[in-house]
Amino acid sequence: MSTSIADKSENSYRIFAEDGAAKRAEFTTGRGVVQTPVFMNVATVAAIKGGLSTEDLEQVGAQIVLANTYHLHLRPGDDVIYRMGGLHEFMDCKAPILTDSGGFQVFSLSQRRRITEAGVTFSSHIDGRRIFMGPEESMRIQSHLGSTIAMAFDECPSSKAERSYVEESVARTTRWLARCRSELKRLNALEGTVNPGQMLFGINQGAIFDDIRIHQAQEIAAMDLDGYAIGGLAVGESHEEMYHILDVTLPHLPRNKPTYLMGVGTPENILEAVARGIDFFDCVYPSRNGRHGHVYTSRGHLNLLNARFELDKRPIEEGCGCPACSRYSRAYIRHLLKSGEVLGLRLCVLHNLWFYNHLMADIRQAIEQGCYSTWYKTRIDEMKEEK
RNA sequence: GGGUCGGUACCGUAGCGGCGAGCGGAGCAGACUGUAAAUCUGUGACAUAGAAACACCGAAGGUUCGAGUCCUUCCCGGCCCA
Repeated sequence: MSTSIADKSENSYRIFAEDGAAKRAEFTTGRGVVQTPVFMNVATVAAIKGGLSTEDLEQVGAQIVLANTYHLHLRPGDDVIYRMGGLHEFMDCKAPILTDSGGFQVFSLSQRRRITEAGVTFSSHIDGRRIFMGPEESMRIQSHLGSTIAMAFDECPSSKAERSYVEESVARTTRWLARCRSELKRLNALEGTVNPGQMLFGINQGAIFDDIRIHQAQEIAAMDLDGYAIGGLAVGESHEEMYHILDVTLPHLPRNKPTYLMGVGTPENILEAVARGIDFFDCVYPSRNGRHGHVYTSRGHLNLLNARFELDKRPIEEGCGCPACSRYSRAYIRHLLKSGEVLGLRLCVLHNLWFYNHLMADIRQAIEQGCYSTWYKTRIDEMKEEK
Protein backbone atom coordinates (compact mmCIF):
# COMPACT_ATOMS: atom_id res chain seq x y z
CA MET A 1 0.00 0.00 0.00
CA SER A 2 1.17 3.44 -0.72
CA THR A 3 -0.21 6.35 1.22
CA SER A 4 0.87 9.91 1.01
CA ILE A 5 0.43 13.18 2.82
CA ALA A 6 -3.05 13.33 4.24
CA ASP A 7 -3.89 9.75 4.95
CA LYS A 8 -7.10 8.23 3.67
CA SER A 9 -8.45 5.02 5.09
CA GLU A 10 -5.79 3.27 7.06
CA ASN A 11 -2.83 4.72 8.92
CA SER A 12 0.54 3.60 7.56
CA TYR A 13 1.94 3.88 11.08
CA ARG A 14 1.03 1.20 13.57
CA ILE A 15 2.17 1.11 17.19
CA PHE A 16 2.27 -2.38 18.62
CA ALA A 17 4.14 -1.91 21.87
CA GLU A 18 4.54 0.95 24.29
CA ASP A 19 6.63 1.40 27.37
CA GLY A 20 6.02 4.69 29.07
CA ALA A 21 6.23 7.24 26.30
CA ALA A 22 8.47 5.00 24.21
CA LYS A 23 6.79 3.58 21.12
CA ARG A 24 7.58 0.45 19.15
CA ALA A 25 5.92 0.73 15.76
CA GLU A 26 6.11 -0.10 12.13
CA PHE A 27 5.81 2.43 9.39
CA THR A 28 4.68 1.22 6.00
CA THR A 29 6.05 3.04 3.00
CA GLY A 30 5.95 2.45 -0.74
CA ARG A 31 9.42 0.95 -0.33
CA GLY A 32 8.61 -1.44 2.46
CA VAL A 33 8.08 -1.43 6.19
CA VAL A 34 10.35 0.46 8.55
CA GLN A 35 10.61 -0.85 12.10
CA THR A 36 10.81 2.01 14.58
CA PRO A 37 12.53 3.45 16.52
CA VAL A 38 14.98 3.68 13.66
CA PHE A 39 18.19 5.42 12.73
CA MET A 40 18.43 6.89 9.24
CA ASN A 41 21.83 6.44 7.68
CA VAL A 42 23.02 9.77 6.33
CA ALA A 43 23.97 9.80 2.67
CA THR A 44 23.81 13.53 2.02
CA VAL A 45 25.00 13.42 -1.58
CA ALA A 46 23.47 10.00 -2.23
CA ALA A 47 26.53 8.34 -0.77
CA ILE A 48 27.65 7.49 2.73
CA LYS A 49 30.90 9.36 3.17
CA GLY A 50 33.83 7.11 3.87
CA GLY A 51 33.49 4.90 0.81
CA LEU A 52 30.46 2.82 1.68
CA SER A 53 28.21 1.36 -0.99
CA THR A 54 24.50 0.65 -1.00
CA GLU A 55 25.48 -2.96 -0.46
CA ASP A 56 27.49 -2.00 2.64
CA LEU A 57 24.41 -0.25 3.97
CA GLU A 58 22.42 -3.43 3.70
CA GLN A 59 25.16 -5.38 5.44
CA VAL A 60 25.31 -2.91 8.29
CA GLY A 61 21.61 -3.27 9.03
CA ALA A 62 20.35 0.01 7.58
CA GLN A 63 16.60 0.16 7.14
CA ILE A 64 16.36 3.66 5.74
CA VAL A 65 18.62 6.26 4.20
CA LEU A 66 18.67 10.06 4.27
CA ALA A 67 19.78 12.24 1.37
CA ASN A 68 19.77 15.99 0.89
CA THR A 69 17.67 18.13 -1.43
CA TYR A 70 20.03 21.09 -1.46
CA HIS A 71 23.18 19.08 -2.20
CA LEU A 72 21.62 16.96 -4.91
CA HIS A 73 19.99 19.99 -6.49
CA LEU A 74 23.44 21.56 -6.89
CA ARG A 75 25.16 18.39 -7.97
CA PRO A 76 24.41 16.43 -10.05
CA GLY A 77 21.12 18.36 -10.33
CA ASP A 78 17.70 16.96 -9.51
CA ASP A 79 16.87 16.95 -13.24
CA VAL A 80 19.73 14.51 -13.80
CA ILE A 81 18.45 12.24 -11.05
CA TYR A 82 14.91 12.53 -12.40
CA ARG A 83 16.09 11.50 -15.85
CA MET A 84 18.02 8.63 -14.28
CA GLY A 85 14.78 7.36 -12.83
CA GLY A 86 14.94 8.86 -9.34
CA LEU A 87 17.24 8.40 -6.38
CA HIS A 88 16.46 4.76 -5.73
CA GLU A 89 17.29 3.83 -9.29
CA PHE A 90 20.27 6.16 -9.41
CA MET A 91 22.02 4.72 -6.36
CA ASP A 92 20.42 1.29 -6.64
CA CYS A 93 18.90 1.56 -3.21
CA LYS A 94 16.00 -0.67 -2.24
CA ALA A 95 15.44 0.83 1.16
CA PRO A 96 13.19 3.84 1.76
CA ILE A 97 14.90 7.19 1.37
CA LEU A 98 14.02 10.36 3.26
CA THR A 99 15.18 13.61 1.73
CA ASP A 100 15.93 16.57 3.92
CA SER A 101 14.41 19.72 2.47
CA GLY A 102 17.39 22.05 2.27
CA GLY A 103 16.00 24.19 5.07
CA PHE A 104 18.79 23.28 7.44
CA GLN A 105 21.41 24.24 4.87
CA VAL A 106 20.06 27.77 4.96
CA PHE A 107 20.93 27.74 8.62
CA SER A 108 24.27 25.93 8.46
CA LEU A 109 25.59 27.63 5.32
CA SER A 110 24.45 30.93 6.72
CA GLN A 111 26.60 33.28 4.66
CA ARG A 112 24.80 35.78 2.48
CA ARG A 113 21.33 34.42 3.09
CA ARG A 114 18.19 36.46 2.64
CA ILE A 115 14.87 35.17 3.89
CA THR A 116 11.52 36.44 2.62
CA GLU A 117 8.00 35.07 2.66
CA ALA A 118 8.64 33.54 -0.76
CA GLY A 119 11.70 31.60 0.35
CA VAL A 120 15.42 31.93 0.85
CA THR A 121 18.22 33.20 -1.34
CA PHE A 122 21.66 32.06 -0.39
CA SER A 123 24.91 31.17 -2.05
CA SER A 124 26.08 27.81 -3.25
CA HIS A 125 28.93 26.34 -1.26
CA ILE A 126 30.28 24.88 -4.49
CA ASP A 127 30.66 27.91 -6.72
CA GLY A 128 29.12 30.76 -4.75
CA ARG A 129 26.26 31.39 -7.15
CA ARG A 130 23.01 32.68 -5.70
CA ILE A 131 20.31 30.11 -5.18
CA PHE A 132 16.67 30.65 -4.45
CA MET A 133 14.71 27.98 -2.66
CA GLY A 134 11.23 28.18 -1.23
CA PRO A 135 8.64 25.57 -0.26
CA GLU A 136 7.58 24.94 -3.86
CA GLU A 137 11.14 24.66 -5.15
CA SER A 138 12.06 22.25 -2.39
CA MET A 139 9.01 20.08 -3.11
CA ARG A 140 9.70 20.06 -6.85
CA ILE A 141 13.28 18.99 -6.28
CA GLN A 142 12.26 16.29 -3.82
CA SER A 143 9.60 15.11 -6.23
CA HIS A 144 12.26 14.85 -8.94
CA LEU A 145 14.46 12.88 -6.56
CA GLY A 146 11.49 10.60 -5.92
CA SER A 147 12.35 10.00 -2.29
CA THR A 148 10.01 7.96 -0.14
CA ILE A 149 9.56 10.74 2.40
CA ALA A 150 9.96 14.44 1.67
CA MET A 151 10.68 16.89 4.45
CA ALA A 152 8.92 20.24 4.64
CA PHE A 153 10.97 23.31 3.82
CA ASP A 154 11.60 25.05 7.12
CA GLU A 155 13.79 27.63 8.71
CA CYS A 156 15.94 26.53 11.61
CA PRO A 157 16.43 29.52 13.89
CA SER A 158 19.42 29.52 16.18
CA SER A 159 18.84 28.33 19.73
CA LYS A 160 20.16 31.72 20.78
CA ALA A 161 17.82 33.74 18.55
CA GLU A 162 15.64 36.43 20.11
CA ARG A 163 12.10 35.52 20.93
CA SER A 164 10.60 38.01 18.48
CA TYR A 165 12.67 36.58 15.65
CA VAL A 166 11.78 33.00 16.55
CA GLU A 167 8.08 33.85 16.64
CA GLU A 168 8.22 35.40 13.21
CA SER A 169 10.36 32.59 11.79
CA VAL A 170 8.20 29.80 13.18
CA ALA A 171 4.99 31.37 11.90
CA ARG A 172 6.59 31.55 8.46
CA THR A 173 7.73 27.92 8.67
CA THR A 174 4.14 26.92 9.41
CA ARG A 175 2.87 28.89 6.40
CA TRP A 176 5.58 27.29 4.32
CA LEU A 177 4.41 23.87 5.50
CA ALA A 178 0.92 24.51 4.13
CA ARG A 179 2.48 25.48 0.82
CA CYS A 180 4.68 22.36 0.83
CA ARG A 181 1.64 20.25 1.43
CA SER A 182 -0.41 21.61 -1.44
CA GLU A 183 2.54 21.66 -3.83
CA LEU A 184 3.44 18.06 -3.08
CA LYS A 185 -0.17 16.98 -3.54
CA ARG A 186 -0.14 18.66 -6.92
CA LEU A 187 3.17 17.04 -7.88
CA ASN A 188 2.10 13.59 -6.72
CA ALA A 189 -0.88 13.79 -9.05
CA LEU A 190 1.18 14.74 -12.09
CA GLU A 191 1.90 12.39 -14.95
CA GLY A 192 5.51 11.15 -14.89
CA THR A 193 6.12 11.70 -11.19
CA VAL A 194 8.84 9.36 -9.95
CA ASN A 195 7.04 8.49 -6.72
CA PRO A 196 3.35 9.44 -6.74
CA GLY A 197 3.05 8.17 -3.19
CA GLN A 198 5.69 10.50 -1.80
CA MET A 199 5.01 11.24 1.86
CA LEU A 200 5.48 14.51 3.69
CA PHE A 201 6.78 15.16 7.20
CA GLY A 202 6.21 18.57 8.77
CA ILE A 203 8.71 20.19 11.10
CA ASN A 204 8.25 21.73 14.51
CA GLN A 205 10.48 24.69 15.34
CA GLY A 206 10.65 27.26 18.11
CA ALA A 207 14.18 27.24 19.47
CA ILE A 208 13.96 26.74 23.26
CA PHE A 209 10.70 28.61 23.85
CA ASP A 210 8.18 26.11 25.22
CA ASP A 211 5.07 28.05 24.28
CA ILE A 212 6.20 28.71 20.70
CA ARG A 213 7.02 25.03 20.25
CA ILE A 214 3.70 23.92 21.71
CA HIS A 215 1.63 26.40 19.74
CA GLN A 216 3.27 25.43 16.47
CA ALA A 217 3.02 21.70 17.27
CA GLN A 218 -0.73 22.12 17.70
CA GLU A 219 -1.02 23.98 14.41
CA ILE A 220 0.87 21.42 12.36
CA ALA A 221 -0.76 18.48 14.15
CA ALA A 222 -4.05 19.70 12.67
CA MET A 223 -2.59 19.45 9.17
CA ASP A 224 -2.66 15.66 9.12
CA LEU A 225 0.74 14.87 7.66
CA ASP A 226 2.51 11.53 7.28
CA GLY A 227 4.89 12.31 10.10
CA TYR A 228 6.19 15.05 12.37
CA ALA A 229 9.74 16.14 12.92
CA ILE A 230 11.25 18.24 15.65
CA GLY A 231 13.97 20.42 14.23
CA GLY A 232 16.28 23.05 15.55
CA LEU A 233 17.63 20.99 18.42
CA ALA A 234 21.21 19.94 19.11
CA VAL A 235 22.34 23.21 17.65
CA GLY A 236 24.06 24.68 20.66
CA GLU A 237 21.59 24.34 23.53
CA SER A 238 22.28 22.00 26.43
CA HIS A 239 21.11 18.39 26.52
CA GLU A 240 18.77 19.26 29.37
CA GLU A 241 17.17 22.00 27.30
CA MET A 242 16.78 19.62 24.39
CA TYR A 243 15.14 16.90 26.51
CA HIS A 244 12.92 19.51 28.07
CA ILE A 245 11.71 20.69 24.66
CA LEU A 246 10.91 17.07 23.77
CA ASP A 247 9.02 16.66 27.03
CA VAL A 248 6.84 19.68 26.44
CA THR A 249 6.37 19.41 22.68
CA LEU A 250 5.78 15.74 21.97
CA PRO A 251 2.43 15.57 23.82
CA HIS A 252 1.10 18.07 21.27
CA LEU A 253 2.06 16.07 18.22
CA PRO A 254 -0.15 13.16 17.10
CA ARG A 255 0.83 10.01 18.94
CA ASN A 256 -0.47 7.91 16.07
CA LYS A 257 2.05 9.37 13.63
CA PRO A 258 5.80 8.87 13.48
CA THR A 259 8.01 11.51 15.08
CA TYR A 260 11.47 12.38 13.97
CA LEU A 261 14.16 14.19 15.94
CA MET A 262 16.26 15.82 13.26
CA GLY A 263 20.02 15.60 13.33
CA VAL A 264 20.28 13.81 16.66
CA GLY A 265 22.53 12.49 17.90
CA THR A 266 24.79 10.68 20.29
CA PRO A 267 23.76 7.19 21.42
CA GLU A 268 22.78 8.74 24.74
CA ASN A 269 20.65 11.42 23.03
CA ILE A 270 18.86 8.70 21.09
CA LEU A 271 18.18 6.56 24.14
CA GLU A 272 16.76 9.57 25.97
CA ALA A 273 14.67 10.70 23.02
CA VAL A 274 13.18 7.26 22.46
CA ALA A 275 12.10 7.28 26.08
CA ARG A 276 10.14 10.43 25.25
CA GLY A 277 8.48 8.97 22.17
CA ILE A 278 10.70 9.65 19.16
CA ASP A 279 10.68 7.17 16.25
CA PHE A 280 13.15 8.50 13.69
CA PHE A 281 16.67 9.79 14.05
CA ASP A 282 19.49 10.80 11.80
CA CYS A 283 22.94 12.08 12.58
CA VAL A 284 26.25 12.58 10.86
CA TYR A 285 28.13 11.45 13.94
CA PRO A 286 28.64 7.79 13.04
CA SER A 287 29.99 8.66 9.62
CA ARG A 288 31.82 11.89 10.30
CA ASN A 289 33.27 10.78 13.60
CA GLY A 290 34.13 7.44 12.06
CA ARG A 291 36.16 9.22 9.43
CA HIS A 292 38.02 10.89 12.25
CA GLY A 293 38.80 7.64 14.01
CA HIS A 294 36.14 8.14 16.68
CA VAL A 295 34.30 4.86 17.12
CA TYR A 296 31.38 3.90 19.33
CA THR A 297 31.12 0.92 21.61
CA SER A 298 28.59 -0.14 24.20
CA ARG A 299 31.12 0.96 26.79
CA GLY A 300 31.76 4.40 25.41
CA HIS A 301 33.65 5.75 22.46
CA LEU A 302 37.28 5.34 21.48
CA ASN A 303 39.59 7.54 19.47
CA LEU A 304 41.48 4.95 17.47
CA LEU A 305 44.11 7.54 16.62
CA ASN A 306 45.31 7.44 20.23
CA ALA A 307 48.77 6.01 20.78
CA ARG A 308 47.42 3.51 23.30
CA PHE A 309 45.97 1.42 20.44
CA GLU A 310 49.25 1.01 18.60
CA LEU A 311 49.65 -2.62 19.68
CA ASP A 312 46.04 -3.38 20.57
CA LYS A 313 45.08 -6.72 19.04
CA ARG A 314 41.43 -6.49 20.07
CA PRO A 315 38.66 -5.57 17.64
CA ILE A 316 36.98 -2.21 18.18
CA GLU A 317 34.37 -4.01 20.25
CA GLU A 318 34.56 -7.59 21.43
CA GLY A 319 31.60 -9.57 20.15
CA CYS A 320 30.56 -6.98 17.52
CA GLY A 321 29.54 -8.61 14.26
CA CYS A 322 30.41 -5.73 11.96
CA PRO A 323 32.75 -6.20 8.99
CA ALA A 324 35.55 -4.35 10.80
CA CYS A 325 35.33 -6.15 14.13
CA SER A 326 34.94 -9.59 12.65
CA ARG A 327 38.45 -9.38 11.17
CA TYR A 328 40.61 -6.42 12.05
CA SER A 329 42.43 -5.21 15.15
CA ARG A 330 42.37 -1.73 16.61
CA ALA A 331 46.09 -1.56 15.90
CA TYR A 332 45.61 -2.28 12.20
CA ILE A 333 42.76 0.19 11.80
CA ARG A 334 44.77 2.81 13.66
CA HIS A 335 47.65 2.24 11.25
CA LEU A 336 45.32 2.62 8.26
CA LEU A 337 43.94 5.87 9.65
CA LYS A 338 47.44 7.17 10.37
CA SER A 339 48.48 6.30 6.85
CA GLY A 340 45.51 8.09 5.37
CA GLU A 341 44.22 4.92 3.75
CA VAL A 342 40.54 5.07 2.81
CA LEU A 343 40.11 1.57 4.18
CA GLY A 344 40.67 2.96 7.68
CA LEU A 345 37.83 5.44 7.28
CA ARG A 346 35.63 2.84 5.72
CA LEU A 347 36.10 0.32 8.50
CA CYS A 348 35.35 2.90 11.18
CA VAL A 349 32.23 4.12 9.41
CA LEU A 350 31.06 0.55 8.83
CA HIS A 351 31.50 -0.17 12.50
CA ASN A 352 29.74 2.99 13.66
CA LEU A 353 26.75 2.53 11.40
CA TRP A 354 26.49 -1.07 12.46
CA PHE A 355 26.64 0.12 16.06
CA TYR A 356 23.88 2.69 15.54
CA ASN A 357 21.59 0.38 13.57
CA HIS A 358 22.05 -2.42 16.09
CA LEU A 359 21.55 -0.05 19.01
CA MET A 360 18.16 0.72 17.47
CA ALA A 361 17.41 -2.99 17.18
CA ASP A 362 18.20 -3.41 20.88
CA ILE A 363 15.98 -0.45 21.67
CA ARG A 364 13.08 -2.00 19.74
CA GLN A 365 13.52 -5.27 21.55
CA ALA A 366 13.60 -3.60 24.96
CA ILE A 367 10.35 -1.76 24.24
CA GLU A 368 8.71 -4.96 23.06
CA GLN A 369 9.80 -6.64 26.24
CA GLY A 370 8.41 -3.78 28.26
CA CYS A 371 11.65 -3.05 30.06
CA TYR A 372 12.80 -0.01 28.17
CA SER A 373 12.58 2.54 30.95
CA THR A 374 15.08 0.70 33.13
CA TRP A 375 17.10 -0.85 30.34
CA TYR A 376 17.99 2.41 28.59
CA LYS A 377 19.38 3.95 31.75
CA THR A 378 21.65 0.98 32.21
CA ARG A 379 22.83 1.31 28.63
CA ILE A 380 23.68 4.95 29.18
CA ASP A 381 25.56 4.15 32.38
CA GLU A 382 27.52 1.40 30.65
CA MET A 383 28.62 3.85 27.98
CA LYS A 384 30.11 6.04 30.65
CA GLU A 385 32.25 3.27 32.08
CA GLU A 386 35.96 2.92 31.51
CA LYS A 387 36.70 1.99 27.88
C1' G B 1 95.83 16.84 2.16
C1' G B 2 93.48 21.52 -0.26
C1' G B 3 88.95 24.18 -1.28
C1' U B 4 83.91 25.12 -0.37
C1' C B 5 78.98 25.10 1.77
C1' G B 6 76.64 23.87 6.08
C1' G B 7 75.49 22.21 11.45
C1' U B 8 68.65 25.84 14.73
C1' A B 9 63.06 21.11 18.90
C1' C B 10 61.55 14.21 16.05
C1' C B 11 62.34 15.73 10.55
C1' G B 12 62.80 19.88 6.97
C1' U B 13 63.65 24.90 7.18
C1' A B 14 63.52 30.82 8.45
C1' G B 15 66.64 34.01 10.95
C1' C B 16 72.27 37.68 9.10
C1' G B 17 73.64 42.05 16.33
C1' G B 18 67.80 43.20 20.39
C1' C B 19 64.95 36.08 19.93
C1' G B 20 61.43 35.38 25.73
C1' A B 21 63.88 31.87 17.99
C1' G B 22 59.31 31.99 13.13
C1' C B 23 57.15 28.44 9.55
C1' G B 24 55.87 23.27 7.39
C1' G B 25 55.42 18.38 8.35
C1' A B 26 55.40 14.35 11.88
C1' G B 27 54.08 12.92 16.76
C1' C B 28 50.62 13.72 20.79
C1' A B 29 45.78 15.37 22.41
C1' G B 30 40.93 17.59 21.73
C1' A B 31 36.50 19.12 18.85
C1' C B 32 32.67 17.75 15.41
C1' U B 33 24.66 16.44 16.43
C1' G B 34 18.73 17.50 9.45
C1' U B 35 27.76 16.67 6.62
C1' A B 36 31.09 22.46 1.59
C1' A B 37 35.46 20.36 4.47
C1' A B 38 40.04 12.61 5.31
C1' U B 39 38.24 19.25 8.39
C1' C B 40 39.26 22.43 12.59
C1' U B 41 41.86 23.63 17.39
C1' G B 42 45.76 23.03 20.83
C1' U B 43 50.81 21.25 21.64
C1' G B 44 59.31 22.97 23.56
C1' A B 45 60.62 20.54 28.31
C1' C B 46 59.61 20.33 33.70
C1' A B 47 53.78 13.88 35.48
C1' U B 48 49.03 17.47 35.08
C1' A B 49 46.96 22.80 35.71
C1' G B 50 48.27 27.56 36.44
C1' A B 51 51.87 30.82 37.54
C1' A B 52 56.56 31.59 35.78
C1' A B 53 60.53 32.20 32.28
C1' C B 54 65.73 28.50 32.98
C1' A B 55 64.74 25.79 24.79
C1' C B 56 71.26 27.11 26.80
C1' C B 57 70.39 27.69 18.09
C1' G B 58 77.41 21.44 17.00
C1' A B 59 81.59 22.47 21.21
C1' A B 60 84.89 25.80 23.78
C1' G B 61 86.72 30.57 24.07
C1' G B 62 86.42 35.87 22.54
C1' U B 63 84.30 40.89 20.79
C1' U B 64 79.81 43.66 22.46
C1' C B 65 75.34 47.07 26.90
C1' G B 66 73.44 42.80 24.15
C1' A B 67 75.30 36.95 19.84
C1' G B 68 71.73 31.80 16.70
C1' U B 69 73.57 36.06 14.23
C1' C B 70 80.63 38.92 14.34
C1' C B 71 85.93 36.68 15.47
C1' U B 72 89.29 32.27 16.85
C1' U B 73 90.03 27.11 17.52
C1' C B 74 88.02 22.37 17.55
C1' C B 75 84.26 18.46 16.25
C1' C B 76 80.73 16.57 12.55
C1' G B 77 78.35 16.29 7.55
C1' G B 78 77.68 17.40 2.02
C1' C B 79 80.04 18.66 -2.50
C1' C B 80 84.58 19.80 -5.52
C1' C B 81 89.96 19.13 -6.37
C1' A B 82 94.24 16.06 -5.37
